[in-house]
Amino acid sequence: MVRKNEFITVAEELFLETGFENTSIDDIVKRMDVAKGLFYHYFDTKEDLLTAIVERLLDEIKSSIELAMEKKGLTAIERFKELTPSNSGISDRSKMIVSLFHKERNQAFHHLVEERASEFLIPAVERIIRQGVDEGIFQTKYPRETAIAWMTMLGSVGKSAPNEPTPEQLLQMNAARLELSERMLGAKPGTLDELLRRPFSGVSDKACQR
Amino acid sequence: MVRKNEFITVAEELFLETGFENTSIDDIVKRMDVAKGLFYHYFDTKEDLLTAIVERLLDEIKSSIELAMEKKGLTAIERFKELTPSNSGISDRSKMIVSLFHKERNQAFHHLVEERASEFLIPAVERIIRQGVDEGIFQTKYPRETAIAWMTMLGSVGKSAPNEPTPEQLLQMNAARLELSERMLGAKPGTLDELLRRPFSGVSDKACQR
Amino acid sequence: MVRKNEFITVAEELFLETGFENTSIDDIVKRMDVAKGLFYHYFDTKEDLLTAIVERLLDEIKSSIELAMEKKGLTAIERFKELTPSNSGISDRSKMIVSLFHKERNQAFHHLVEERASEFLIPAVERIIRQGVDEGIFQTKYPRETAIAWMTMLGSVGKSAPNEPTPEQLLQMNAARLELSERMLGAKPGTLDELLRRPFSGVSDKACQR
Amino acid sequence: MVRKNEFITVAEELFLETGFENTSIDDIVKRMDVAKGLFYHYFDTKEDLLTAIVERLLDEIKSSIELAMEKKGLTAIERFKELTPSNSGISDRSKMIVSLFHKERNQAFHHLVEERASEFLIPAVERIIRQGVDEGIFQTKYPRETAIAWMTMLGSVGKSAPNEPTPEQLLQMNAARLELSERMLGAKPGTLDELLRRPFSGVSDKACQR
DNA sequence: GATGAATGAGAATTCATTCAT
DNA sequence: TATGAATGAATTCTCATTCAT
Repeated sequence: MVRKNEFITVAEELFLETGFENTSIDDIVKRMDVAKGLFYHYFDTKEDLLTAIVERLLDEIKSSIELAMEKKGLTAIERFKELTPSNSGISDRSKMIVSLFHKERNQAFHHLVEERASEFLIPAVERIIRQGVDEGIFQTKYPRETAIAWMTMLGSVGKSAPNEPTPEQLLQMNAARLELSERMLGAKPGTLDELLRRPFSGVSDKACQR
Repeated sequence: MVRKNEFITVAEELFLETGFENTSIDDIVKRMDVAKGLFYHYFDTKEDLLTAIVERLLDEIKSSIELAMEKKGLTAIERFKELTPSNSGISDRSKMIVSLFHKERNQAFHHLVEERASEFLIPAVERIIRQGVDEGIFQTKYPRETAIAWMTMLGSVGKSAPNEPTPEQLLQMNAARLELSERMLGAKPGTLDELLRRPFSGVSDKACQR
Repeated sequence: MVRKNEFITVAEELFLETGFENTSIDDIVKRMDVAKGLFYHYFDTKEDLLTAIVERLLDEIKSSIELAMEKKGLTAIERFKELTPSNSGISDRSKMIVSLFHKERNQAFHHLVEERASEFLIPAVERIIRQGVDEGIFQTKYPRETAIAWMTMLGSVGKSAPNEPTPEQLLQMNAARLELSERMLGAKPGTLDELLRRPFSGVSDKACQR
Repeated sequence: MVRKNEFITVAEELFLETGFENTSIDDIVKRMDVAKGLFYHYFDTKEDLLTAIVERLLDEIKSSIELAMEKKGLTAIERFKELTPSNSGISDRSKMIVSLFHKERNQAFHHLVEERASEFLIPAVERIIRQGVDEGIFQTKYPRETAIAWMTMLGSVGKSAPNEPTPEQLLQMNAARLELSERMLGAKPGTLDELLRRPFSGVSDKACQR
């Protein structure tokens, strides 16, 4: 089981680096320094491995989301902060899920994850938006659509800057994200200040550049 | 030249259907019913073909964008309508470029197009936003970031509905797009009504479903 | 390792028979009756195989030359005899190296071997010539040039006779080789009698005919 | 006919540069800037072209050799000088024949030429050696074998020096060639001085280096 | 659990050659 | 003479997968 997980970990790295199609079983076993046969001891096909990666990733996201959503007595803003990777117990690796949302590097992987992750993340965001509407800090008639559009926006803004953005450009980008977030969620200016001070940044900016 | 274009057309179809990596030269020549050698009469490598596809696509987009941007005396809203595929003379095929913006089905293709298309589309959108700000109908301090975030949003909202959306869901989606657009651009409610009545829809919804 | 060596052996045969360019991987695996993939299990490219052949060949030559050169107390003539394939422990296959010296059947192979073999063989011959000069049986001011010219001559003379030489022609050739050798090395007539009685003959004549 | 000859000239260049196998018909027509079809208007196959090159080359050598051999009243030494490319009317291009003798760059070409050139060159050299023996300046019992060995030696000595030989090395090489030549032909020291002062050098040294 | 030899289908690419115009 | 589109077999190389040990 520990060995199987090692395969998943290494393959995840490689798939992310090079893409699913461009990573061969040979690449994987070479990096692990084991024989090729061992791979087929644990997995039936290459596709099978992809599924396993996604499954594990989703489990992590799912449970960390559930953890954040189950906490009692949080405001919508606090709950968002709870969802934010750096605050939540979400593992470092699965932070990448958000970045994957905008990674065009590889088909199969991205496709699968995006499809499945929406099942958890988007509904959670949608629920928090509804909560915020109830609390009166957000205002929108379309929480579902806003959820997905907002998540997407957070990633896309990072693409407006060059690969090596200057500090000023980073500030500008964050300010834009803040303004756009408040507008999309229908929040009063300043409401999201604290949430987006350095919001999703470790993730979205560096990761989304490429 | 006509034959070379046929290659580009057929390959574009196949790459979009199956992805670049999953389409073999054999697939292409089989669909065209020519010998494999003919492919290499016109192209040096498979990569070369991809470049040719993108080049042709970009030419179409570029010229249709230029056409729309050069018209005199248009308001920002009118200019957006001019950019809209259904209104402009842009060919049906190159409408797909917008959808490609959010198509993660295939790396190389998407990557190339996105990178290059941004050179034309995003700056054009940014310019129109600035014009709108000058005209007083839009209001934002971040036209650049808003341009990219807005374009992205238009595509992403389509993912909130299932593959075969009901008429009600389509209406809902459009309404959400309208509200989000007005908010992002800082426009008064109703301002974009006419623009987004059925706007970009042929493109983003069907095309983005996959 | 045994299988890899089998590849080297079979490829060596085929390359010598047909030439490097005219031998396909298919030819090799067909003669070995294995799958094509196995070839690439052991070698990265066809070029890689060529290198391996040459490497193995050179190792054999090198060690057999070193063996001959390290023996103590031999006269120059004795040392030449020691170098002679038929006398030394040099494997049958690598005898061909001398013949390769004049085999123009194929570029890459010949080129590589010639270039690398000179590093060992020519210097050894040069050293022995110098020793012979010291011993007073040879006489030349140009041991280096004589070494290479002599080696070349031994091979080239074989080409003076037709493909299927009569015994008389063989005798004539050997006599010519003897006279020319003694003249080139500056040795008294008869000095090399014993050395060239049947000298290098198995190699140069048959092998050089083609 | 002029066009056909152009093909032969260009192909000869390319075959010498890159080798027969590594030169494609495409390479040839591209350098001539004509259509591929034209090639097949003049030649049946690629092999056919090779034959034509060799034929033309041999015709040139043959006639220039015949010219040199038919002259009346020359001594052996004078006749050798007549054979020497720089002295004889042999065309610049066909000088290369001598160098080809030691060019390992390409199989088929070299093979063909060597085989056929021997028919003319070696017998001519042999005849001159016999004449020299009659004149008493040479002395050998094996004119035939000496002819081929001598021609080969002249080329091989060039390989004793590095690719960019110093003037001293060139002098040394020439001195070695002189000594070896006199010994092989059984000539008194100094006899060949004039002949080999700068003998075959333009050809053998530069050309044989590679 | 673990090894790595072995398979074989299929991919991209090359190239001599044909042929209608 | 001359063009260049078209062919298709051959070639190198890749890689997921199997299997005996």
